[in-house]
Amino acid sequence: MYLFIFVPEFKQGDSMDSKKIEKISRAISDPSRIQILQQFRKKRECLHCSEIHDMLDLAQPSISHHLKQLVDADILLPEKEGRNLKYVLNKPVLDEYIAFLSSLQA
Amino acid sequence: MYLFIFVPEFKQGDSMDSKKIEKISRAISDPSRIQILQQFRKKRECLHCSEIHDMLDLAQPSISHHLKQLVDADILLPEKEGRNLKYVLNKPVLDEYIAFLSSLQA
DNA sequence: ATAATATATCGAAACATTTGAATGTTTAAA
DNA sequence: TTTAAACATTCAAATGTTTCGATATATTAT
Repeated sequence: MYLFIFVPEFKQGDSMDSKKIEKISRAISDPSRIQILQQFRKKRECLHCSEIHDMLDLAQPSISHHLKQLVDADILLPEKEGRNLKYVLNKPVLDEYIAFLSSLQA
Repeated sequence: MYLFIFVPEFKQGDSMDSKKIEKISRAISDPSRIQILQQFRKKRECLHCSEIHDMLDLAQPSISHHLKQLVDADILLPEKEGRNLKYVLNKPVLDEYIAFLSSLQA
């Protein structure tokens, strides 16, 4: 599969800066957060906070913490719906992260 | 700018398990280790331990520690050359990791 | 064998992350 | 406007990570 992606202000040598790569990697480096991300394979559009609470045997503040990591890393985009929250994958950022990884290889 | 990048197919059969995704992500989530990986964009083939020592202002045990993280995560493959060590990128594993990431998106 | 070089391991200090109880904030319904 | 539900923040304990000095191991040259 090939991806034809637009990368704003891509400069040869540094696509995403290292700090952002670090933050994204760290966000993905946790079992609960990986489980959250994997739900997007089943449920393509968005995830509601309550669904995440159902699937992760963790207290509410812990889930809030994990979602914050993913949002701060810009992998998930939060959307308010009244007093509920839903999240969508930030595909451009994921693509940039993938582009960084593939740029390491010849 | 546009990037036309190859994204390996994600197959249900040989998908990486979450533990491995976690380990790889954690290995990448450090500034020094990202710097090591970025050297593969310049120097395509392999990296010698001594070059890493030169570019990372860290004590030798710290560098040894970081390289261990990358090797344990299976991102780098160590090759002994007498009393020296060199490292090559494990491209199949990087591809699997990329495949996992792209499988999250529709 | 001995010395020198390259790398690994141990141990401890400093620092960061994860977790949940308690509590705060925001929004909507009654 | 009181109440309830959804989510965030604070704090502290437990745990994990990073760093380096000291030391160990392995390889090669003398």
